[in-house]
Amino acid sequence: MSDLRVRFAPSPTGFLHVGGARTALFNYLLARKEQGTFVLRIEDTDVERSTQESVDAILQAMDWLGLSYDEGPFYQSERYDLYKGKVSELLDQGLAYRCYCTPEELSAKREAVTQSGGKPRYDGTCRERTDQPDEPFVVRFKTPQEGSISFVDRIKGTISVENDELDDLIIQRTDGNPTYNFVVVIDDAEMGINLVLRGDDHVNNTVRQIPMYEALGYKVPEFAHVPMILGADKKRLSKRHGATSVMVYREMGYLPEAMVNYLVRLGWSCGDEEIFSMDDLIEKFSLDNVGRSAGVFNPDKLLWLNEHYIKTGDSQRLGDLVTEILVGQGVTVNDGPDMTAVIKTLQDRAKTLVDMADGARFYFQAPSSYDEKAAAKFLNDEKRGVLELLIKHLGELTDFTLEDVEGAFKAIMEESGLKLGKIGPTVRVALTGGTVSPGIYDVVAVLGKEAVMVRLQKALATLELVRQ
RNA sequence: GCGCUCAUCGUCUAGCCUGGUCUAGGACAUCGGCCUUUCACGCCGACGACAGGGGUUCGAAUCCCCUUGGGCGUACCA
Repeated sequence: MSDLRVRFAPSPTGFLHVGGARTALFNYLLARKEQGTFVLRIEDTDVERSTQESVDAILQAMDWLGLSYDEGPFYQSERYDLYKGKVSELLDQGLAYRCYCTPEELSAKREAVTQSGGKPRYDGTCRERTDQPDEPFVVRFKTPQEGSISFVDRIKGTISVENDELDDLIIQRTDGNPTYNFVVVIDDAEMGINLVLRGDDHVNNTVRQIPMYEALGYKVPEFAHVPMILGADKKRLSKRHGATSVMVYREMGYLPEAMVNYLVRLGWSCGDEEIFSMDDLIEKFSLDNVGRSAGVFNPDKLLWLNEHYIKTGDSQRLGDLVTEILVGQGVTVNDGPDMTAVIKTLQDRAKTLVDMADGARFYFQAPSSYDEKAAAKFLNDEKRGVLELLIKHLGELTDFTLEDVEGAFKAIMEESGLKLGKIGPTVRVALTGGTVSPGIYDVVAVLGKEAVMVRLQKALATLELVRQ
């Protein structure tokens, strides 16, 4: 057990997106690797936008990814007393002050300053004010005006900003609610977080937060800022780039291990290795190999990884997952062939679980109609003999193992003088309704004698019908 | 605009810190071939990058500077 304490602190204003998931993953990995503690904190100080649904969605997504936490979830909305106390503390010590400027005045000033080419910072109007009129006010933190602030980022190295670039941050709103930059400091400190590992977009906040740690008498933690994830156009990843919610990927038939593997490799590497299990990662992950530049989210590679994990995954587990999808689509699975056997015929040719479900459906539902083109080509009158032969030879089998099936096909080929290429497609259409399926011997063997005979007979009957 | 920051194949990256072993390696994608009863898988191969310009050095992808480009921030959002 080390004393490393990290945290993931999402704000519940939507689902867990891939960027947040990666941040959570990095934190989780580090905590597990160092046998430290992973804290989950919900940053819901924005009452307007925070929802319980979002909290649930985030929790669910973390669970799906396998990112378990050791403490929390803590809700900032339940810690307002703590924050209020800290505000008074700073006020009493003269490290913060009441500001009576209205939002309108502020934005007007900001606009004016921007127009004239200046920096849009708070001008300090109320900084030295001593009266306390009975008017709405916010509380601002007195940011040091001289010198500069720098810190050593574990990923980016030394970062330094002149204090005159900073202005006095609002730490408490007119309505009495504290703001993000303030509570994050208090919480990270009070929760004993000693490494703040978060997104790149917080680098600028860090230099604002450090003086607050100091003012509050807290020890400044270490920081590590992971680069952003961008879309294909190098703009910040958003909905218009396609799915950004990790749970949407689950719905699209992705495996959590594929998502984890993809996310970790976006910005981190370990030599030439591409495939990592969670255990591998816990062993190998390190901040030292995290890159400093933003990365583009590449759905193709995610898909490839998913393909990989489907190919190498446990058939039983995959079967359970596919069953879920099939049942959801109203397909009855119980009285069909063995699901694990079905899955094994599909693992090499599916990219997602949804693909797999699509490919598995015919095993459980006899084709209600045949693909038109396929039927015209492979289920026409010329194929009558082939069908009859199939029915005869397969009907004679007592066992329906892969070997038996193969044997029967061999016999048919000998008797008819036809090659498999002349027989296979017909069987496929008769059995599956289309031209795409796993290997035909597999299909026949897994489908089982009863279903095969029924479907073959039906195909033959269809031929009769057409003939009349 | 200002501040912070980043910069190797289309994309993710190795290499950079500790210059020479880099005619820059791997992966995804793309293209071609092989395999083949369909679709796939698999296998083999091809294409493809050190952003540009200056330095430093015997020698730079690696160190320094400038330029350009990208990202982030600049809220009573987080």
